[in-house]
This record gives sequence, C-alpha cells and structure tokens, in this order.
Amino acid sequence: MALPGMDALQNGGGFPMQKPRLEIVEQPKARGFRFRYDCEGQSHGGLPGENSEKNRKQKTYPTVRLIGYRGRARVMVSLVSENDPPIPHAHSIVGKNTQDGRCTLEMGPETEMYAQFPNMGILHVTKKKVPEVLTRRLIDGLRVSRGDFSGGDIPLGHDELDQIKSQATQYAKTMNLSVVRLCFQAFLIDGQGKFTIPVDPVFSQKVYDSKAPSAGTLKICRLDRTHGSVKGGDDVFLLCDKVQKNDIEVVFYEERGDGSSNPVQPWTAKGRFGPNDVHHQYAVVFQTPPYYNLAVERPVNVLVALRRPSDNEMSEPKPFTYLPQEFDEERIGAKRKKKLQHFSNFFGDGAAGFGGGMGGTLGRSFFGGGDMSFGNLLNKDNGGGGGGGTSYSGGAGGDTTMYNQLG
Amino acid sequence: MALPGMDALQNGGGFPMQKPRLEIVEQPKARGFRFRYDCEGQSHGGLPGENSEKNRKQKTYPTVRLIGYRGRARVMVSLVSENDPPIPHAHSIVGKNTQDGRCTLEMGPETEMYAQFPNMGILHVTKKKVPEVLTRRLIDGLRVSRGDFSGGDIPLGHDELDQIKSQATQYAKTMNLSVVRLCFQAFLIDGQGKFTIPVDPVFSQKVYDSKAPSAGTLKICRLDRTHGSVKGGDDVFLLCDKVQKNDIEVVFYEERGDGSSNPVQPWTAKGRFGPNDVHHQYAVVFQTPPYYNLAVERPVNVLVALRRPSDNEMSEPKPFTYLPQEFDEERIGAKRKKKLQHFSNFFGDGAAGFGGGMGGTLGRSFFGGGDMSFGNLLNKDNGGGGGGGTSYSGGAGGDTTMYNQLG
DNA sequence: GGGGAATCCCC
DNA sequence: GGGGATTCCCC
Repeated sequence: MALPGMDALQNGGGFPMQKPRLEIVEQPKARGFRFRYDCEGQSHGGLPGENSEKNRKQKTYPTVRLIGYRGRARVMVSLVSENDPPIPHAHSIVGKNTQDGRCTLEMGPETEMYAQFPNMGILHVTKKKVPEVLTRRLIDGLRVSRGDFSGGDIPLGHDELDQIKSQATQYAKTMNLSVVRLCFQAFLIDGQGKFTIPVDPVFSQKVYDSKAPSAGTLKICRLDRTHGSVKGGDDVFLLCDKVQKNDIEVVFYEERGDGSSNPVQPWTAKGRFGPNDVHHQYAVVFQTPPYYNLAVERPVNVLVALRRPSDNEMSEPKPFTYLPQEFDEERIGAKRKKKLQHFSNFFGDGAAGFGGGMGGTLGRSFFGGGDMSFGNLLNKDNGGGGGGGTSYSGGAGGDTTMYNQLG
Repeated sequence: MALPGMDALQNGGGFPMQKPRLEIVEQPKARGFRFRYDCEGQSHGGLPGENSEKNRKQKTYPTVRLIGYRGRARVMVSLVSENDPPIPHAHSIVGKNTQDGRCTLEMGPETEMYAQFPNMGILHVTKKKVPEVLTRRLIDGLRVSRGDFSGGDIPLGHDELDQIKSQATQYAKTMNLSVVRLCFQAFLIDGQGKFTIPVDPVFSQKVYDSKAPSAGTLKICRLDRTHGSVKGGDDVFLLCDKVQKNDIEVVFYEERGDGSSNPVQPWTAKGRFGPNDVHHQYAVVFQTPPYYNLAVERPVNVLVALRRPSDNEMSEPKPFTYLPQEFDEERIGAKRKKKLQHFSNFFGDGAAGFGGGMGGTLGRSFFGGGDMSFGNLLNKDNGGGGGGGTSYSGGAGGDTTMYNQLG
C-alpha cells in the first residue's frame, strides 16, 4: 500500500540523496483544549487534531509522516515556545509513552511512516516552577546536542550550570504559559540499531490553553434581544463566556454568502460600550450600532459576534435583525419623509443616502471609511486552511539550534 | 464623666459582689468584609463595626465595655467558630497590637472601661495549614487554662500532644473558613499587678468573609427591563455579583410602608428560572411571576431582590413596575372581560379575583397559601436591631470551657 | 478596596 | 470535560 507521491529515496544507512523530512499531516487543534495542572490528574482527554469533530466519533489527533525515508524511525514530540526561535517550553506533554515532558513513538513501513499522537495531555507547570523546569529542559537539550541519548545526567562545569540557570531564568521571565507549539523530531535508526540520525524538527501551529483568560474560546451564550432599529442605539444584554473588559468587541456584520467572483467589502460596525459595561467578564451591555442603510424597507438579517482585538479571534456569530423605521414603535408615518434627509448624518461626512436593500451595488469608497475592514476581521492568525494541515517548519534548522542562545 | 447606669461595685482586688462582665457595645459588621490571605499583605482596612457608614467618616469599630468593675484590665479578642460551643478558629486577627492571632488592648477608668478595636484584619489561613494552626491554638488554650500566661511553650506529654493533634484534625474537617465570631476575653489585674483574673468571655455575631462564594453580599447590578405585564412571563436579564446557581432566588414583593398598626402579610412571588439560567455566577435570566392582582387599572410599583435560601440573606431591592393589561402591546380590549375570569387560576385554588389597587383590604387566608411568608423573608439571622449592639454570651461559661472537649 | 489571574478541587 | 472554589497578585 504505497502512498502516492511518496517518491522517496530509501535510506540504507548512507547519506540520503534527498533529505528525509517530517510533515505534519494533522495539526493540533489550536483552541478549546485545556492545559492541566499536576494536581488535576491526567484523565481529561488528549489534545485533539484540528479536524476533530466535537460530537461525532470523528476524533483526530496530531499526526506526522516521514517523507523521503522508509525504515524504522523514532518520533518525539515536545513543547516549544509560541515564537521563533523555538525555545523548549516549561510545560510538559503527559500521558501514554511520555517521559520528561516528551512523547515518543516509533514508526516504520508498517505504519506507512505515519505517527499519530493520541492521548497527549499538556501539563501546566506552575509559575513558581518555571525556572527549575526550564533548567532541566536546557540540560536535556545540551546532552542530546552532545550526542548523548542516554537520558541520564551529564557532567556540567560550574560555569556551564550557572550559564544554563541564568538562561533559564531569562526565558522564564517572558515565557507565555498559555500558548505552546508542538515540536516534532524524528531520529532514524543507525548502523548500531540506535535512533541517532536526526531529521529537521517541524513545529505545529500554536495551541492555546482554553482556560487562560486571554485565550479562551469566545462564545455568545445569550442575547436579550435579537432585533433592533436600523437607527441603532438599542440596549442589548449579551451573556458570554469569559472575556476581558479591555480586550473585547461586539461586532455587527452582514453576511456575504453569494460566492460571486467579485467580493465586496461588506459592512461592519461595532456595538458601543465601555469597560464598565463588561460585567465581571461574563456579560456585555452595549448599544447597537446603526445599520449603514437607514432607508431599508424590510428587516435586514445581520450577524453579531464577539471579537478579541489582541489576537483577532472571533466567536461564532448570532443572528440579529435590523428593523426598518416603519417598525419603530409609535412612529408617525408622516414624519418619515423628512427624517430620511438626516439619516446620512450618522456616517459623519458626505456619504449621501442611497436606496436599495442588501442587493444594491455599494460604492467601495464608502466602506473604506468604516470602522474596520472585513478582510482584516476574518483574518485569524492560525494559518492553515480547512483541509489537511500545513507543516510549519520554523526558522531554526537542526536540532541543536533550538538552544543556540545557550552559548 | 461617670457613665449613667454604670452602677458597678469597685473592685479593690477582693471578691466582687457582682460579677464583672463584658458587654459588646458595637458588633462587628456581619457582611462585606474580606478575609485576607497572608500573601495579600495587611493594608486593606480593618474590620468595621456594624454601624459603620460606607461613604461618610462615620467609621465605627468593634467595641466592648467592662461592667461591674472600674480599674485596669486587659481585653483580648480572638476568633472562634461560628457555632456553639465556641472552638478556637484557625484564622488569625492581624494588625496593630496583635500576637498569635489575638488582639490585646488595655482599658481603665481613663477609657471609661471601653475598649475599641480598630484595625483588626482577619487573616485567612489556607486549608492546608488548618490542622497545624489549630494544634497551636489548642496548645495555647491549654497553657492559659493552666494559669500560664507566659506565652511560651509548655511541656506536653506524648499522649497529650497526640490527643491535641487528633482533636485539631477533627476540628479541621468541619471548620467553616468563611465565618468567624469574635471572642472577647477580659483579665482583671491581680495583687501582683498581673492580668490574671478572667471575666467570662462574650462572643460577637457572625462575621462572614465577603470573598466566600456562599457568603458574599448579594447585589443586583443591572436589569434589562424594569417593567412587565401583571400576567408575568416576561424574560428579564439580571446582572449580579457572584451567586451560586443552586442557592439563589429572585424575589418580587410589594412594599408595605404605611407603618400602620395592623401589619398585613404582603405579597411575594419568585422569578422563574433553572440552574442553567444562572450564567457563570454573574447573571440570572428569569421570567417574571404574575402579580397577584391581574385586574389592576394602573401600574403597580413593586420590588425585586436576590435572596439566598441557605442563609436567608437578601440584596438591596430594585424597583419593578407591573403594567396593567391595557398596557400590553397589541392587545384587543374586547377580550379583557373574558380573560379576567381566568386570572385567578394563576394562584392554584379558589382565590377569586378581587378588585382595587394597592390600597385594597386583603384577606389573610389568601396570602397564607403563597410561596413564602414575608416575615420569614425579612428575618435575617444576624439578630440585633438597628440600635446599639446586643451582647452574645455563648453557652459556654468560663474560659476553659472553650476547650472542654480536649479531654 | 476591589477585580481578576493562577491554581486547585470535584461533579 | 467543565464549573467553580480557593489562593494569589496587582491596580
């Protein structure tokens, strides 16, 4: 059952013509997984793959395959910092086949050179222990870089140890404990039957701790109203999962699902509220923004979502309906004509009123002056499309360069 | 400046004809004060008196006076368990004039035999350290009961120490760390100028840790609507301070401020919601209950409040207005007569409709079948009226009885 | 004084 | 898997 496209040279122990390389076949899920403290035990499910389905049995797990080589190999997963250059992370991978914070599996022709990692938990080290753990990680890395795969202790000079500790303390200061990346490293079997021949490591997309206040999944749980006047200014109570008062927005936008070849910048606007309207991280009281077209004759269905500016993350949207002015309670029809002349004032300057509903052709210049461009709005920094995962090979080259700031 | 009513025998070192006793002149505030962990430092304000004003400079502090004695005395405050018999509490009093968890002041004729305790912080011991601290407390108590006021260590037999530790462990299991009482003990000066003559201890009302989820002050921060139909069933979003989903109610009631000599059981009813409608402890989505009189012709102003069944605590109320049926949107007036005949069904059995607004005379039998009696509703267990504090002399008699379960 | 982050506990 | 209690940190 040869894999298509696996046009690899076979490695017989000699120098390969084409360098074997690891490819991430299934990225880890970026959001929604919770890092666990030691005290919480480790039976809370493993890190899923990004295409894992929530409800069904369509469970996937982070998976790599080795390209350009067919034979026994060992693949090791460890955690590294979110940013390049990759630094060993203080958190640990725990669960089956793990040791010293890493998870190790073997692969071979019988697995089609694939290695899947189910059951990887991420152990959240406490802040206090970060320097100590990092020191151990750096020593481990130094040992491996010296070609010592024993897993035991290595002799270190006093200066060397001091330097490592100083480096660990330095890293500890800035390490973000709510984000990690997976680092996959493969070792091919050598002439003595040992897995000593390193393959360049590859790094996964970022994995965010779902329990971290700044990284949790955004979710609108409940709205106290799902419709309001096109004129805006309606108070809405929104109940949500944990948010941070200075890093949250309520975004209104119109869906543009016509899939036409000529994408238009759609309308977006933000709900109005201050930090004091964010109630204990779990509710937001805001005022609806006006719809861009105050002259619509029929209700307009738009979407509301939460947005976190710091990482541009957005929640699943909820529907919201803008009602035309006729729907306003207790309005006198006779006044409508006159009012229409003033509606464009909502937009600040000379954007004159224009008729038509959702189907109208909209001038680009108008939207350029809006709050935010829609392209930017949807541009999450996760990378990777909906299909198979992309391999993120970091800037670092070989194994030891991960520690190249060690001196 | 002799105090009126202080008809005390002067103690000249001999046996007093009338036993001197301590009286609590100002109780500690029961709610709203936060116990602090050691790591939080101790500059967060002292435990106020129950008549302390929040905004003004009307600050008061727990205060006792010694009755039936005029001379030098020492008063010691410590923390004891919420329930009788009083057990030394694992928390400590910290701040000025404190040592080993107790606060000690001297009083004399120059203070009119009053002792006021400002600046008492309550140090919240961690759960892990409770047994260890309780052991120390029990040893301290044993020493004092032996007449040793040195404050140093005392020789303890192996069996004795084991027994104390076992007792401490036992207490630790059930000790409520979110409630304490103050224990005031006075010692009169003896012939050698030492404060060795004990006066019966008195115990304050309960003091609740405002940070504890089960004891925090209930507060309605925001309502998304302040009026609804007399028929009830209107959805209301209520934002509040921390509550617990299984120990919270929304109570509607009518104010009875006429101060007449014939108090009537007023109407009360509960908002309808399930545990799932309590959103992360900070919001409640409920449906308004129907007003008891569906035939009112004018809006009726009632009050809404949060209520915690476990301790019968209630929040400050917010106003809510019931609108008569005429106010219902889009109702056809012709149907009103017919509907009226069904309204009484809301109340279960044969309580026939009766006309009139708030001023009507209400049959007692009707309210007897309601959700809850109003008397009970307002009956907080704090005791003590609005005026001067009451002294709570616990069931225990002398000093050593606090530890009478020690063996 | 108070809000919320970090850690821990338990259904 | 998730909610929330406990402990700690900091404006």
